[in-house]
Amino acid sequence: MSYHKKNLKEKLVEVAWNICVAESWEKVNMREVAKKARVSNTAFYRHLKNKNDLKAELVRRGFEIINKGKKNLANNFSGYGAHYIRFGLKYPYIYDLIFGNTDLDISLYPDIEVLFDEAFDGVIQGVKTFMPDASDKDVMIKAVNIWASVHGLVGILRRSDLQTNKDKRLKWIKNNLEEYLKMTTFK
Amino acid sequence: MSYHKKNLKEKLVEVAWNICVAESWEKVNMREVAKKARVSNTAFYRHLKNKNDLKAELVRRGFEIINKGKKNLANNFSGYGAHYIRFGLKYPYIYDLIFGNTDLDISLYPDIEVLFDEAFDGVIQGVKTFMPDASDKDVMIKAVNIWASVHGLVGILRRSDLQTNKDKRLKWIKNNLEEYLKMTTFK
DNA sequence: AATTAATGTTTACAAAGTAAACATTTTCCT
DNA sequence: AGGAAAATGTTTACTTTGTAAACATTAATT
Repeated sequence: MSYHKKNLKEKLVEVAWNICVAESWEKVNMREVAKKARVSNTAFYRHLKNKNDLKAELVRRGFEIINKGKKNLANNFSGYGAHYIRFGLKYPYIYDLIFGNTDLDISLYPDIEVLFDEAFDGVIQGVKTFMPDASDKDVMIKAVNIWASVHGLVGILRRSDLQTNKDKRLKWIKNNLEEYLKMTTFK
Repeated sequence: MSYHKKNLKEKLVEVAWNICVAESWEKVNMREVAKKARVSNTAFYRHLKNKNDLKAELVRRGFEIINKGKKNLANNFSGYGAHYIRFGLKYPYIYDLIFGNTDLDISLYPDIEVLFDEAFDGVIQGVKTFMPDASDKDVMIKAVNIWASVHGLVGILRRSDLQTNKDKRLKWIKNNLEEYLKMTTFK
């Protein structure tokens, strides 16, 4: 039992991230996180206020990955959408944390609110590149529609994984994300 | 303390529903539910196996409301969409329960899987009414796209409630759901 | 009426979040 | 360098919550 690890906070968040990715947030508990970080049950509380703050950390990490898709928006907008969808399918439980519930009171974490806005701004920028002359209102409507389509698609595709006899055509969509997006929303 | 209430199960589910609607599932705890039903802490377990079963009951109740929107699909498809969206905005925490997470292991509740399929079938039927000659694949693609758009829109509009300075144009969408839907997805 | 099933209650425990007091290490100031 | 103060870990302990087990009462069945 050596006192004073370096970057214990990082370590704890990392451990929690791994548990959440593999087994969902419900399975993340402080004692287990502490054990895997080889530290006492409550060491955590020297670094974060409470478990909800830990959740916020995972949300921030998730956004880091999501926002990487924003490179090259102008000529690869559907790539951003596909990137977002793949994130949702690869990290479903993180995705749940970010978009799935309202339990995490966002107003407590203003920086996270900013991350949301940044992600959405990516959509707005993308829309403008192929609707350069549209009014702000029309851009907003299209952006909402695209964001909704992409976000909603994640829900459908995820569920199609869970369910047994889901239509095989969903598999086509999943394996041809960009084509599907161009065909439906990105136009 | 009178033994043997009639319909205690109904009562417990009702109480849990009310708590969940008002304060989210996280605030639903067995002792509080029992207290509000004026019954001992564990009476619940004579009627349902565990708390997850209670969650499943709330999901079923939610679907009852959602599926009421399926009347009159042929000539009021956008009404179905608007109904769905209004459900999501009126019962956000129930909506979370249904669509927001994957914690509730659906394969444990086959009847709920059926409810999902029924709701989605409504979309397929609706699409067929205005794309009568489309192939099954195209119908499916359009249906997924519409469902995604509608589902995703709920997420955006809900969040726009939570956040402070959200674009006012979202308010327009919220107050003109059917028009928005016709304009974007239902065409 | 007697047995059995159904349904409530009481008691009790285990898991999990976290507060508080204590211990050790590091930092920083003179 | 020496010692106070801050930072960071640990131990202990309390509370909340889900739920199992044993017991009590009422309802159903024969």
